[in-house]
Amino acid sequence: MTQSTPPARRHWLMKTEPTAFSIDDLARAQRSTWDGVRNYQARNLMRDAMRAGDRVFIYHSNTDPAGIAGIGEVVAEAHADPSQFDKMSPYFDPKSTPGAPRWQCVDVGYVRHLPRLVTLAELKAEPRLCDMVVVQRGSRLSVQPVTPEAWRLVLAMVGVGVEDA
DNA sequence: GCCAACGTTGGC
DNA sequence: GCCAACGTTGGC
Repeated sequence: MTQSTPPARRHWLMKTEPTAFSIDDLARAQRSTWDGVRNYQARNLMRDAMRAGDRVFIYHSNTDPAGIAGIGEVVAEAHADPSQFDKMSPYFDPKSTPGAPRWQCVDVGYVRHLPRLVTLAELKAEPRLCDMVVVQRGSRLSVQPVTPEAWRLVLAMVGVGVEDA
């Protein structure tokens, strides 16, 4: 009898501008299609590496202070981003067709808020997080992998148990 | 609002 | 395939 272990749950960080879509919005909606990502590296991560059940730090960018606000879960794996076909959408891509969609996205479900925002300044001040993508100078990638160590450490900084995330 | 860093486009 | 110009991101 062959038995396969399920693939380990992976961890990610996804940026969002809270004026457009915040962790509060995600909490209200409970789940959301993560549309509008128009960067090939981020798309490839969503398409090739993100799996249902993976956990995501929801990061508020372009706000003061920026930081990790909460936790989401991948609830649907990559599918064509509907906004690329919507002429009314700011994310409309005239070069994309339903037969050959250029952009993909996942759906993200709400898991929880963190007890408080973990600011970018705090992340930068923690030497053990110096390899996190989000703290790198000029880092713009809006979908990023997070190591298990970094995941645990950030949770520890706000007193959230790994089992509660 | 500024501007450095980055990704994409397009001329050659 | 190079690279200058351009548009965007996102911290500050």
